[in-house]
Amino acid sequence: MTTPQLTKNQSLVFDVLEKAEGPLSAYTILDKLRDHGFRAPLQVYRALEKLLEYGVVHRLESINSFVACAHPGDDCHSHGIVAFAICESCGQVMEFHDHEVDHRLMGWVRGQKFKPEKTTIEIRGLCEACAA
Amino acid sequence: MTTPQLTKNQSLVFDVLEKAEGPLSAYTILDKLRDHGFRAPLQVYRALEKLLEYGVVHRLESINSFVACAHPGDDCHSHGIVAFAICESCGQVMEFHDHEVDHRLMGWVRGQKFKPEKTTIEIRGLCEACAA
DNA sequence: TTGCAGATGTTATGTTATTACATCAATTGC
DNA sequence: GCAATTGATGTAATAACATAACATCTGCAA
Ligand SMILES: [Zn+2]
Ligand SMILES: [Zn+2]
Ligand SMILES: [Zn+2]
Ligand SMILES: [Zn+2]
Repeated sequence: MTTPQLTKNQSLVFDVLEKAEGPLSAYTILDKLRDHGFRAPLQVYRALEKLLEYGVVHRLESINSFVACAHPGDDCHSHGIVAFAICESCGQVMEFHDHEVDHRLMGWVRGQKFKPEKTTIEIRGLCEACAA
Repeated sequence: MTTPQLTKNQSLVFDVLEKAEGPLSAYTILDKLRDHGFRAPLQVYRALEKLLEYGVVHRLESINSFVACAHPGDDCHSHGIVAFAICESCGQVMEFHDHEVDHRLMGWVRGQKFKPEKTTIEIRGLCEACAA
């Protein structure tokens, strides 16, 4: 997916996510953008919808939050599964791809005649700093 | 985890999930149990909390729903990662384990000095019947 | 019997996400 | 130019998901 020019709201939301230390909820993003004229959740959700579509932002299902992609420009996203390690203490997120994991999962679903659309892999735990 | 005797509310919630065709949201469970005296969400959430702890129910993070374990008595759960394939059309859920996937993911996080606590793998798509 | 722990009941509130409808701006075809 | 279309935006209301706070009850052990 090639990323088109972002609109004003999309840029604002994306900038907030890029500058953030970790994942943010839609309502946290909303609060950070009130000074820029944001008033309603929908302004955030609509921007996020596009940013997710363009692949520049990921949604973390297990914590209802959003994070800027850590590998911008990496076309792995278009044909591979992304996995996340999320620190439950500091919120830091690590993002990675593994073709072997991808292979195993896709092999299994194919055997079940299941047609995959979207896969979520999220590992919650403690990062090195927080586990110490 | 050995499952202790379930309390009244836990049994009611578990029975609803076992008899269901697919995953249910907490509020759907609540509605199904109003005839049995359930009045508030917390009655459901408290029962679910225990059932999740005992490993007899799983939470599907990507659809905010809960499903009875498809492999009761299988102690794989205590040391392995569970993955789900969720049909977005009919709601059917398939549950499986794969030690190779487990290995790869855990190998990667160990390399990052990340201490994993809970892992979510959920594949949304279409089951064989619905994809036809 | 008293004290405790675990389960339950109830109300209120907090958090996340969507529906419905109006308006605005840029583009296209006439 | 000007209507028609399309995509983006603004706003209010509501739906859906989850937890906090506090009271009560029940079984059991000291
Ligand atoms: Zn990414
Ligand atoms: Zn951390
Ligand atoms: Zn299971
Ligand atoms: Zn199906």
